[in-house]
Amino acid sequence: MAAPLDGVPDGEAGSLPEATVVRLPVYFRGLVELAEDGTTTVSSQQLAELAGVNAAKVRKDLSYLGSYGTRGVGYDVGFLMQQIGRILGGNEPAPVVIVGAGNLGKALSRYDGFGASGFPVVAIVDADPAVVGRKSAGVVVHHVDELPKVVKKAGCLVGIVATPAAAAQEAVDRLVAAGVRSILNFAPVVVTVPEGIGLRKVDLATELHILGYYEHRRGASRATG
Amino acid sequence: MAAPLDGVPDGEAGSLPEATVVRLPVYFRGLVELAEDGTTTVSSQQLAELAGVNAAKVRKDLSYLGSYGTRGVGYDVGFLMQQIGRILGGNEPAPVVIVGAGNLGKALSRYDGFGASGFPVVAIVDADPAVVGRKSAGVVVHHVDELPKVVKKAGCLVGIVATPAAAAQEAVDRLVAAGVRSILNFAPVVVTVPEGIGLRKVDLATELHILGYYEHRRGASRATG
DNA sequence: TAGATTGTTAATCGATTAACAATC
DNA sequence: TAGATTGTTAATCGATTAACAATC
Repeated sequence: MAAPLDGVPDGEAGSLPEATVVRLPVYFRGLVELAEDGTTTVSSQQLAELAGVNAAKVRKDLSYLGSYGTRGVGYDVGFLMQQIGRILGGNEPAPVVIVGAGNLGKALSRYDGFGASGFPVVAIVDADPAVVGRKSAGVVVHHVDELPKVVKKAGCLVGIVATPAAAAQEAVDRLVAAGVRSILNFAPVVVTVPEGIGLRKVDLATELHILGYYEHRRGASRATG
Repeated sequence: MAAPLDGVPDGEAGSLPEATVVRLPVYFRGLVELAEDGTTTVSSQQLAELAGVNAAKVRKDLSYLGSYGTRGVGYDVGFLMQQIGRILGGNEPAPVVIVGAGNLGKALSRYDGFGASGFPVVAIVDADPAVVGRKSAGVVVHHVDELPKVVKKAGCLVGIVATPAAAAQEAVDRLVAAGVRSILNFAPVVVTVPEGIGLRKVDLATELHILGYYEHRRGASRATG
């Protein structure tokens, strides 16, 4: 039943409760929003509200990662993003392509710590011709039809889905078709991949606000469930 | 934490474990397939394989509904569909519109017991102009653009999403826009509805094969989570 | 110091599972 | 009867939560 993450030091993320692993991307997304607002500190209560859970659960979950908070103060937003990013992404840098150049996609591409935590954003694609050619955080937006080319050229190992809900499944399908095998879904819908595709499914749960977390890193592929 | 179903006699479905409620539509879909094949009896082991769980779980889940199996034999497919359909649908008949006239949609519309269990299929819509105008189980397929008109005219209270995964979210959005407040999603993806829309969320979980089950019947609306 | 908030404990709860008696 | 399969029990497991000592 345990769902150890590839590329993460054992005895740390390898021993995270499955329910906690499921919530990490939810926290991460909340932290991205806070970072965008320039907020540098967050309490378990605030993060709980952003994630739609209670504060006790947040503290419990974060305690599995380590003692990263400060009593009487809270958690450092940037540091916490790094830690969670590190766990979600593993240690070795994995070039990221973001699908969707809307608000969320742009926020993710702008966030510096994202690259620092092992997710350098090297490409962005979008379906809207109006945004193709624009730059976000120094990266030119390409059309989604060019995804296979973009992925190959930039060596993207991870795809982040930052589309509206209705487009998320197609984004995933396109990423899979382009050979991407690690997908973080930040759209508010749970997506699926064909069985036998070799994606590792870490997370079966969902939330109204978010998510779905599929992970497969350079390793053996196993299916949960 | 309990998720009592509106329109279902208390002390029965009202006391079903949440994890069981989540799996009922999964079993239901498996039973639809069996019924299509003309299979009349199914063992917990067979149903478990169709649903992607283990046999003990199937027996445990079904035991919450009542003692509907026969030792040494198995479960009657049609009868089990009726029981599960009754629990999912409540007691009063709720006219159904099916979105998606593909294999699954047609199978659902054909299944007689569906109407018998309180879900008379009164309308079918599809996005493909090629199938519009055709009949399935005596019901004419309309174009999905006419959904609001169809829903109003036929008094549909329940929408069943039987589209490919990529189209499921839009189907849900259209159903919600058309005023449908009970949605059974049979597409292999979990869909979401805007917060505050008044849909009652019964199920947060998903599976690779299936689904998501949102329910709201003529009652107060509550949000889980 | 006083106030705030974390990190951890321990109790509780719900879900899963194997095993097997019941029984067709 | 013999074989098959259910329905239920009981043990186990993981997740949740409140509470509070630790500590900034």
